[in-house]
Amino acid sequence: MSPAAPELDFFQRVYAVVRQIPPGRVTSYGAIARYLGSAQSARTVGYAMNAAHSLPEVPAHRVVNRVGLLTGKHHFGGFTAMQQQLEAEGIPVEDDQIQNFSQHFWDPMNEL
DNA sequence: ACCGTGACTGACG
DNA sequence: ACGTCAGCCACGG
Repeated sequence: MSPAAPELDFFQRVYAVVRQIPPGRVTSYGAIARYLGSAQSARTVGYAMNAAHSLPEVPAHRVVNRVGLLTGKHHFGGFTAMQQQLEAEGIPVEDDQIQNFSQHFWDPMNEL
């Protein structure tokens, strides 16, 4: 399987990676961008998540910014939906900040 | 084909 | 340690 297959649209490549994030783990926009070979496309990764709403298989709640802050929660219908989904997987969140972030971090560069 | 937009990031003061 | 600034890049109009 080639998640970074260049023949696929950038968004599709992003989704391919996000789908492989294990439950209870999280990663960052930048980490995904770097894995796809476009380290400076972190913003575009977030843009892709925005369009991923129609794709139920894409666990967008497992993608946060580099310090573990839930910067994308405003795009989750409610303002607590993202946090609740994370805590449901055993990831403690306090004031939009994932606790023990490095401990839950999942780097596609190392794991894939 | 050009321009504005954004769920980011690293550097700087 | 914390707020601010400026690059970056893919998408849609």
